[in-house]
This record gives sequence, structure tokens and C-alpha cells, in this order.
Amino acid sequence: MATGRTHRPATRSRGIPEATVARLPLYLRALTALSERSVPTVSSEELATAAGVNSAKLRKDFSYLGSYGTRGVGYDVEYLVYQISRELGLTQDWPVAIVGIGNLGAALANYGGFASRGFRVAALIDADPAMAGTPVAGIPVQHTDDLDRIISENGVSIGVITTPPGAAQQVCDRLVAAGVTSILNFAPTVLSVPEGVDVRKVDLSIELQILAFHEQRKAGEDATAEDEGAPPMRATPTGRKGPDGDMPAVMPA
Amino acid sequence: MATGRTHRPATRSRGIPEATVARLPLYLRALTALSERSVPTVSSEELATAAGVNSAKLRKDFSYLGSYGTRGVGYDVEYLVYQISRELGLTQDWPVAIVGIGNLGAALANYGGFASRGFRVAALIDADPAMAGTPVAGIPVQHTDDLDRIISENGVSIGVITTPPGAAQQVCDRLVAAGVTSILNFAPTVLSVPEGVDVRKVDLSIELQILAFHEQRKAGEDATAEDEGAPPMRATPTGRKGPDGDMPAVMPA
DNA sequence: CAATCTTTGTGCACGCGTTCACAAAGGCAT
DNA sequence: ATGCCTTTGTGAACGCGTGCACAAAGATTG
Repeated sequence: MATGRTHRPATRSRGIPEATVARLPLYLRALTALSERSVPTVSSEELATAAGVNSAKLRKDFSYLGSYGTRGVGYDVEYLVYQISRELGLTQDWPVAIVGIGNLGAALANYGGFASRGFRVAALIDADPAMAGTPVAGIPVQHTDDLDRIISENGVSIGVITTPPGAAQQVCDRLVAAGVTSILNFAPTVLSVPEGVDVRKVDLSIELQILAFHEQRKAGEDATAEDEGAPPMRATPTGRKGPDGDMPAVMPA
Repeated sequence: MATGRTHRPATRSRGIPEATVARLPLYLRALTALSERSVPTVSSEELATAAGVNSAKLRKDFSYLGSYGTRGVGYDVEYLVYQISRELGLTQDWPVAIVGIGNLGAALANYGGFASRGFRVAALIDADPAMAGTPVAGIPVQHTDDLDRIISENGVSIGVITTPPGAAQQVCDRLVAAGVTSILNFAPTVLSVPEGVDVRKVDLSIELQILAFHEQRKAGEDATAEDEGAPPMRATPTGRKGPDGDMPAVMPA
């Protein structure tokens, strides 16, 4: 789930392990909830339970940030909220552009979780001229032709791709060319980006397939019968021409 | 990510490493694209490139499934599609229920990627009585009161939660009670489930925060200036030192 | 049928992440 | 102050995942 193609051997994020970075938002959420309940301090055990992780792991994670706890007492909630926010870069404003305003793009535009922490939907972009001007979540949709200008003018460095798979790579290239250096990709495509650009992928279909795997295993533990069926031995076109088959090309043959 | 709260020590998926399982859908997608182009065979190198992974890793992944390749030639595309599909449990039909038909729920209901492989949206469920009967993506929304019956009658074992965070745990409990054993959770909440129930989490906010972290780091590499602002101080009894690992210069005294 | 060439399958080493277990540190009561 | 009790911070061991590098396997050609 990290960068699509570029290797990520040196992403040794300034001493903070990638796995730890991925958990910081989790801690932050739990801490924010505590903060809203005016809880002054919290122990690693309590916070770990709230975040759904092991307490030892949590303490080790925090140790990478520094010694922000008090032995015998725990962690100061407000102070920790600030420190994690700062570490994640949430104390500043991040203008985000969403490209591809279909069902999913619109859903994200309306998603409250964005605005909650530093993120601001600065622009909505779509290739359909008919949508231009139409407000979605209170923000007028703009046309792809102006992508470059929109990104530049708003200082957008984080782009969200919610286009059909066929358009994803092209949109990605344009975003990168316009100055975007972080991309959140919802299209089921492997994006290739130049060095220095981060790509994170969210793939709903993959998540379901992983669940199906485990589900099958659970069900199959009792009845291990299950015939083998008739595996297609060779070029046996499974006559499937599903709607999602609009994947344009990919790599050289 | 894995299960929310339950430990996952025994998820030793029948010999197939979890990391491998997570990549199988990726391979499957690339293989399907090749299949539609009627490519008969593919080498580990080509397929790895298309899937965005290392070729050695791909070969090792496949080795867990068995020896399906031919040395000197490569892998038979159709055969491999079938084998992976079978391993992932996609040769059977998986009725899925989506709970919480807001923007995101509606987007998922319309998402083509679901129906494409074995998954079928069997039911849409929402707590708003006003929505009952309204068709979304051609499927009438049903009310939460009937959740138990709906799940049972349709034989749903995979549930998708797209409710507001406050309702997530409750919905989760009801789904599990009704017989659901795999949950895909989009709500920003840590779900606690009994043993034997799998939970996968998709958290848009977390993904963005991780990107923000790297983005900040990239930007901060040049200019290490950046004022610190004023961290909210609290519970700092004995004037502690400033163990700030990196650049902070503001500490109590 | 033998030689050559391509590509798989895998043994091995390395590094990251997780977990345990405990000493050090601080608060609190006496 | 002194001693006890709680909780942090971390050294060390362990296990998993990754990538290298190569021998084995099969196709192909002469």
C-alpha cells in the first residue's frame, strides 16, 4: 500500500519507522476523543486499548518522537495531541484537489474527515464539460483543461484521484507536472510516478478480495471437500466482458 | 490493516503469508487485463512490472500456491487467473450488504469493481426511515430494523459499514449477531469484534495524514526554519529539560 | 539426441517490526 | 526524607517479509 512502483528503501523517514507513522493518526484520533472529554492524562495501556494496539508498541512508537510521558502518571493528552499533530504536519493547511467527480469523488468532497484536520478541499476537477460550474459540496467543479492552473494557483501539493482506471495515469502525470508531490489513488491502477512523488493506494476491490480469502478459509475448514472443478487449461476465454474492463493499456508486451 | 482489536497471531492463513494474500488481487487484476488482450503466457518479470512489484517476490508468492509455471516459458495466463481466483474464493458468489447509505455508501453501491469479481451487492441498509424503498444503484434501501432478517435471508457473510462513526460499533454488533463474519469498515472507529470475525479498515483521513507527514518532510528538508508556534503546556511539574529530538527549540523550564 | 538458452523455484541472508521483560524515573504517602 | 507503588522507556530476542543469486527444469534448435 505504499508507493506504486518506485522502490521505497530509503524512506527511512528521519528515524521514524513507516509503521509508526501509519499509527500516529490512530493515536491522534483517540487522543482527540479524550481531549474532548477533558481527560487530562492517559496511560499507555488505556490509550493503546482505545487505539486498538499493543501498549508496548504504543510506547515504542512514542519513544521515536521523544520522551513525552511522565513515569508513574502517563501522557498529557493536550501536549501529546500537539506533538503528534506537529509531527504529522497537521498544524498547517493542506489544500487538496480531487480529480474525478463521480460518485466516489463527490462522496469524498462531502466527507467531513477531510476538513477536520488541516485538510481543505481546494478544488474539484472533472473531465466532463457538462459538470463545469456545478457545485458539489458547495464547491464548483472545474474542467480538466485548467488543471495545471488550478493546482498552481492554489498551491496544491496533495492530489486525490477518483477517476475511472483508464484516466488515472494520465491525470497522475498532469498532477505531477503541475507540482503535486503526494497522491492518494482510488483508481484500481498501478501508477508510475517519478522519484520524490508519494503514492498511496486505496483499493476497495482488493480489500473485499482479501476478506473473501479469509471467509473461504473459515468456511472450508469444516468441509474440505470442494471439488476442483474444471480448470481452464489454456486460452479459454472466460467470456467475461465486465463493465470494469475498460482498462486501457498498460505495459509493453 | 488487520483486525481491529482481536490479536491476529493465528491468522497464519493455511501456509500462505498474509502479505502474499494481499498481493494476489493485484496479480489477478494484471492477469485479467492480459487475458482480455488474449495474451497466452507471461513471464514473472513482465507480470511483476505490470503489478508494480519485484519479480522475485512474485515468484515466491506463486510458489506458495504451487508450481504453476513452466520454466523457460512463464505462466499460462488463463490457468493462473483460475488458480488465483480459486485461492481467493472468487469462484463463488459473495452477497455483500452495505450499511449506511450516505454519500460514500451510495458511491460503493454504484462501484463497478464490486460486481466485477464474485461480489454482489445483496442489500442496502440505512437507519433513516425516509430512505426506505428509495432505490440506489437500482437496489431499494431497507431499514435497519430488518437488518437481522435481511442478512439471514440473503446469506450475507460480508458486511460493509459506511455509517457515521457513532453508529459503527452498534451496526457492527448487529451484523455479527446476524451471522456476518467479515467486515469492511469505512467509519473512523476502532471496532471490537469477537474471535473469528475479520475486520479490515479503510480510513481516508489516515491515508491523507500519512501523505501529509511525508509531504512536510520533503518541504522541511530545504528550509528547516519554520517557527514552532506555542505548544500548549501542561502538567510539566518539575521543569523538565527539552528532549526534543529534532528541531524544536521551545520547551518549558 | 545433445547442447544451449530461458525462466522458474527456492535456499539464504538481511532488515524491519513486534513483543517481552525489566530497570529507571517519578509521584505519593508516611 | 524515605520507601513504596505505578508507569514509562528501551535493550534484546524473535519472527516475518524482502531481495539476491543460483541451481534445476524444461523448451528449443541443430
